[in-house]
Amino acid sequence: MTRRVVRKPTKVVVDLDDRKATILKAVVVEHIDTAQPVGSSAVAASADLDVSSATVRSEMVALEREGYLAQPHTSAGRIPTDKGYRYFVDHLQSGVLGSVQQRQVKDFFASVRGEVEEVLEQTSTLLSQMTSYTSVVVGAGHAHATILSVQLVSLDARHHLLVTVFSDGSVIKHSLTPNFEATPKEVMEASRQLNALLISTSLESRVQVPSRHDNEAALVREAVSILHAQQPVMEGEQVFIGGSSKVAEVFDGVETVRQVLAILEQELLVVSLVQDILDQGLSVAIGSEHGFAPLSTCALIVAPVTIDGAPAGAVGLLGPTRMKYREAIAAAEVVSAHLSRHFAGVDDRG
Amino acid sequence: MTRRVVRKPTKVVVDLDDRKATILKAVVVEHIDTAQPVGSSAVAASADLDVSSATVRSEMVALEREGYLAQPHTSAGRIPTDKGYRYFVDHLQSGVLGSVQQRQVKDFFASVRGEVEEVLEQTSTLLSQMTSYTSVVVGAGHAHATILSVQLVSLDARHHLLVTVFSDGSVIKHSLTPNFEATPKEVMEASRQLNALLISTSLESRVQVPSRHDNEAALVREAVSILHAQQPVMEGEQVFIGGSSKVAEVFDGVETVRQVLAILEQELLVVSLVQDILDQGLSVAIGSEHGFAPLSTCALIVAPVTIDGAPAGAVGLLGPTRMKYREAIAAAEVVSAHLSRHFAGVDDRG
DNA sequence: TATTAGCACTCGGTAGAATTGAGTGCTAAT
DNA sequence: ATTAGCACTCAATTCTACCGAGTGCTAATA
Repeated sequence: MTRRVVRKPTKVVVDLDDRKATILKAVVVEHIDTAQPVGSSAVAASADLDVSSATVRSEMVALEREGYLAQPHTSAGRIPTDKGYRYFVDHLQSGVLGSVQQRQVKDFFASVRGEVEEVLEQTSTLLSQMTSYTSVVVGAGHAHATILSVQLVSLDARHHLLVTVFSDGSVIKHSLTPNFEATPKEVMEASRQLNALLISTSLESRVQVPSRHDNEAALVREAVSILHAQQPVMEGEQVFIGGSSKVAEVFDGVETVRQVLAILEQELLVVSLVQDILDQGLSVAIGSEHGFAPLSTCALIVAPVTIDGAPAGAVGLLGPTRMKYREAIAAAEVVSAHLSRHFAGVDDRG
Repeated sequence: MTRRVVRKPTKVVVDLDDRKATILKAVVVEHIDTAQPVGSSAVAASADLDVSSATVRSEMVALEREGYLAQPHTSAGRIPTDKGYRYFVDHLQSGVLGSVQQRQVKDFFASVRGEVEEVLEQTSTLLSQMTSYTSVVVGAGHAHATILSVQLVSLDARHHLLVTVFSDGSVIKHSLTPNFEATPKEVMEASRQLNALLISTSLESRVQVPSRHDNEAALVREAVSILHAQQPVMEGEQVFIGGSSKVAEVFDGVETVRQVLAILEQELLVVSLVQDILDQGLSVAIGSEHGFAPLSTCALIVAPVTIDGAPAGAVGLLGPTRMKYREAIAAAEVVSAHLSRHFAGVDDRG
């Protein structure tokens, strides 16, 4: 349940004094709740602060100067900047999940059945329903998995299917359409050779292919080259996006909605975004922190999924910068933890 | 390129006289273009009509009485009703696709490569880009396909993977986790038996399973029961939805957008909707014609995909009732035809 | 009889003006 | 250092007037 929090390296973040922090927190909390600019009197009324609104005001001026708050226009309240949210997320919020939701997750993972893909997909739906944000579940590719079995199956003399089973339980198929006709016997023989050649290698390792001129050898060569042509990293990444309709709920402005949806359609982009954030050790990327302009009004929460310590994917939540960080982060963490355990459980139960 | 058009059976549709038809057409065309109510003078100005706006008005009153047009409020122009659109689609529009787009489709199918799933997915994107509507591509399930190969692969003593290859080129996997440990030898033997048992059967046919008490028999029984537990129709249906961001472009009102997106998330629902419409022989379902209330502001265009005459799926386009029917229908038809040919081509090339 | 010009009428949309009120920044008193 | 007090700002709201697109009706016309 510990969260890795890495401060942006661009500038040393000076901790705010207690009162400023309290005020910032009040503004963030209120603004997340109401989506409105927050005024000094509202903050002053916020119980755990025994000062007048005037004092709050002068503190707000300071907070604005330091870049934590912004004013949409004179004579309006303040709204948090990305930096303000960042400070809030890093210092001002505790992340426990409501017990109802705790139970929901528990029940879900207690009852979930089926193939990995289905579990991931349903997890994605779960996350989205729990939080009312759009969720992203990324399953790692099988670049490092070793091959357990390769099989060549004929559809007809010229169309064959190469079915590869990996040690991580994934199965991929490729069609093989050589420009010659192969007899069932040749196909079987090729299949046998492929097995001998590839079993317990990974997609990254190169193997010696036969250089003979017969049909079997040709089939084997073609199969191997297809397999190794797989994109080393991206390919096989599985992405499940849940609750894209939430985009229309939590973002305002049709144009924003359209833009976010358009981005979600590009799954590769989403994956790389998630990976990027994980690489930086962040659990939350707020506004422009991920360096991707079209999503500058969004916050993206990610939590890694690991199997026996090794990275195996991630779960994420995408919402507006004024999202409910506490619940969302807690949900992402709990779900990712359960997911990790779920797969670990599946694996070591044998 | 002929389109099956079935009139709603609820009422006999009396053909409108020429002038009414022209007026209706003008209203529909104009309203599709501008999204605004259309006034009598605008219609009168519409070239191929040599009457005054007053005449148009009285005709409009008739058209409104007969249910083809509606008035948002007094002193506004008319907008088409679902019935109006239906008449338009059935009688008043010719469906040829622009040559630019013709070429686009041709080029696409000339260059598209890869597995069936990828082709369908990319087709979905193509359709959406061509039309700026959200597209739905449905690949039929493999209920009728026969099994070409079954293979049991061990992950460890208690976790095995059942990989089944079908004659339509699809591959599915199931995990098999018996409550006993099986030796590699037993697994191989079970795999052999499964092949003997299942090859060239379909998922619909029932087979005789061994009743012995050894591990192989147990594995075989479990594998067979898992396979046959597949939902006979739905399962294996593949749905590809392209351009969901278009929803935010073509529908107005955040709430509508949200609703439509929410529906698109339920893929099973979408599939059954498409199937329904195909069953009725419709190519376009307008407004409430499909009997699904939440989509009453939508029109859904579908075109079947066939392989050698047998239904193999469908392509669809989802837009607002005021969508550009001509382009959209033409696009759906051309793409479905190309898709049909594409797969036929793949199949009979051997 | 069908069409049309003319006209009164309707009513949503817009543009301005006035008003409101939440919220600010500043200052002087505590 | 804090705060009460106050003048000031400015988005949002309300109100009003009014414009004009569009209608339905009627009486004149071909």
